[in-house]
Order: sequence, then structure tokens, then C-alpha cells
Amino acid sequence: MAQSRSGPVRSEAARRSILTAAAQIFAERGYDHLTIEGIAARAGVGKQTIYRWWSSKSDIVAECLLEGALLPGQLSLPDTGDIRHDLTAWLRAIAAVMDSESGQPLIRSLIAAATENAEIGRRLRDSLADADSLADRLRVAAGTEPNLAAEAPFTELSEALVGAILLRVLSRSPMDDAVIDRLLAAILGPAAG
Amino acid sequence: MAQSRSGPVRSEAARRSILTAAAQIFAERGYDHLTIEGIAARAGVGKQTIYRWWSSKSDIVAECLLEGALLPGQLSLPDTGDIRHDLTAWLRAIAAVMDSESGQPLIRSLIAAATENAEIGRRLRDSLADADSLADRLRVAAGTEPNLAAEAPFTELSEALVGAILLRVLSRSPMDDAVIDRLLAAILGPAAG
DNA sequence: AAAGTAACACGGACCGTCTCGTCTCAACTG
DNA sequence: CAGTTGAGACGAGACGGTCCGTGTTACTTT
Repeated sequence: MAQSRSGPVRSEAARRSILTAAAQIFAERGYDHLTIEGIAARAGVGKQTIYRWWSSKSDIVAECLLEGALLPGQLSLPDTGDIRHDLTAWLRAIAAVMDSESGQPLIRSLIAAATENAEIGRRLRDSLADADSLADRLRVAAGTEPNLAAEAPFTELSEALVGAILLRVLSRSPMDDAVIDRLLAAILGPAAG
Repeated sequence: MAQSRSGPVRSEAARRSILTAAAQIFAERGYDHLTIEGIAARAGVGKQTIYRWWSSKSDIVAECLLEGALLPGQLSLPDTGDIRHDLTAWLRAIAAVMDSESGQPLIRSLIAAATENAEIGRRLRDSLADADSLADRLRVAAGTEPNLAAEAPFTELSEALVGAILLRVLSRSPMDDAVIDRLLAAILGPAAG
């Protein structure tokens, strides 16, 4: 039935301009200062063009998240074979983002967006807890880590680790190296040696 | 020098009326539908009376939280001596709240409030992670649980458990009994038997 | 022609500030 | 002790903003 219609197609330029503008304002001023009118103004776009394709500002943010325009890209879990070393590096990278002045507000803004949009919540979990299949890495590591059982609940362990980070962000607790070590010990068991 | 001033003192009736109205609207419609004008109208109070004593709606919510007017009261950790049994009961109570239709939105609203008010974030953590000194209970349990080391990072274990719950709320993942069991295994180690 | 676009007008909700007139209460006065 | 004064809290609501979501118009593209 796909009968072709006449008229122009959706402008990809407008779409990208809107997403870019939204991501910029989000990073600069946070989720609650993000407004449709502000996005339209910066993108050089009419408000109606936004409302035609998205139903709310949280939908725009969800699409930004999908395109990777919001989270810093250096948050992938390294893979040297040493899970404890890799996780330490990963957590330190996250801690560095959180210390970067704009980092904590950024994550809090993402959490705020997640509270009002289920898709953002799922993507946030997937972007962190499933970063490069954290659970799979833990499963593999169970072979070498003495305190990690082979049948451990790896998904829940991943969620607990990410959840602990989110809780620290919400309660404004700093995440220094000592905390990272204890967090790791909580998930992987006490360090060897 | 503490020279007393003349004039009327702060009206406790107005204060209580405002906090009660705020808690009601919060529970009924969520944090983002909570407005100063709505609180004032329901409380039968002038807006200026609110602005005189609080600087933002999140401050009002923080005070509500302090007075225990927001969280259901049945969320205390029982103490039968069997930590695994107690934690299961506690997590099931939380899961029941989350299943109660208004429960998930309530917690999400609290998280949203926490993203814009540090005090709410700390109180939220303390209300859950420190509920009846969860960390202390874990420390005591380390004596009997074979997989819980005596020098385990109990605070981080508590935060990881509560964080996992929050992450599940954000990602709209249901929390059934199987998940609770796995969550417990993640924190306490595999169940005996 | 049909459909997407930028621009802008519009009513409505809520914001935070401000002013009004009223009321309450401690301090002062005779 | 009785009356007065004055600071300050109070309810009410007007005000100029910002942002919302919708509707309209004129232009552009296919």
C-alpha cells in the first residue's frame, strides 16, 4: 500500500540542528533549564518543527542519548584481561568526569530526565550498567577471581555497582580512590594479596 | 545582646498547613506538578508566607522528608537475628510499595527532587541506606554469613544495595522475588544450602 | 498540489516580587 | 495596670516574566 506522497521530506538538517542545540544547552545549563523555545532559537528552527517530530523535551533528550551526543565517550570499560584493574580504571574515569565541575550536574540532569521518561531511564542503565557488557566481563572474571562464584548474579552485581555510583551522585558524596577500592571490594570480594 | 523583638512570632499553624498541603500534592501528583501557588491555595496561605520561610519548592519537600510526611513508614528493617531473612522481608516491603501504583512515581519524584536539592539527596540516602543502620547489621551478620568477610566494606555494600533499587526504579524494571533473591546473593554471597 | 519549513501570535500556567490592609504581640508610657 | 506604639507575620492578589503547546501565515521544495 506504500503509496508515495508528494511534498518535501523531513529535513535532516533541521533534525540534526535541533539535537545538537539540545545537547549543547543540556550540557551547559542542565535539564531543567532546557526549554523548547531555547532549543528552537539556537537551532534556528520554528517551534512547530520540534513539536511535529517530538512530543516533549524528554523525548529529544532520549534521542540525543541514543546518538551518543550527551555522555562523554571515554567511559568504555577497558579490557586488559585483569578485571580488577579494568574496573578500577573505569571507575576512576567516571570519578574524573564527576570531579570535572560540569560532570556531577550532567549526571544529575540525566537522572532527572530519567525520572520523567522511561526510555531515558533504560538507556541510562544500558549506557552504564551494560557498558561493553559489564555483566559478561564479570562472568568471565569469575574464573580467576577467588571470591566471585561461577554462578553469581552478574546482572545484579553490575546494577549494584552502577546504582552505588548514582546514589553517590544524588547524595553529593565524593568518590575518591579509597571509595573506589571499597566499592570494588564490595562487588568482587576483597582484593588478593 | 540577644534583644527580643516585638511583633508576632511565626505561625506554627501556617507552617504545618503548608507542609501538609505540599506532602499531599506531592503524593497525589508528583514533584513536577507541585507548585508554590498550588501549595498556597490548598494550605489557605499567601504565597509570600511561603517565600518568607522557604527559598524553593525543593526546600519545602526537604522539610517534609525530615518530618517523615513523605515516605511510607513501614520501611524499617526488621531484626530477627537472621540477616538474610530480614533483608528479604525489607526488600519485599520495598517491592510492595513499588508495585502499589503510586509507589514507583513517588520514588521517582523523590529522586527528581534529589537531583535539584543536595539535602534531599542526603536524606534519601539516609532514609534508605542507613535505615536502622543497614551497614551495622551487615557487620554483625559477617560473623555468621560464610561469604561475608569480617572486614568487608559494609557502607559500600549498603549503598550498592540501595543504589540497585534506585536504578531499577529509574529503568522501570520490575522487582519480583527472583530479582530480590539474586540481589541478596549479590550483596551477601550465595545462599547457604 | 501537497507537505515541510520559519516566523510569529495567542491563551494559559506558574514563577518570584511587590504592595495592600489586617492582625498579633512585646515594649513602652502614663 | 491600661492604653499606645511599632515591628513584623499574615491572607490576598496584582504585576511583569518565562515557557508551554497550538494555530496561522507565507515561503520553499518536490
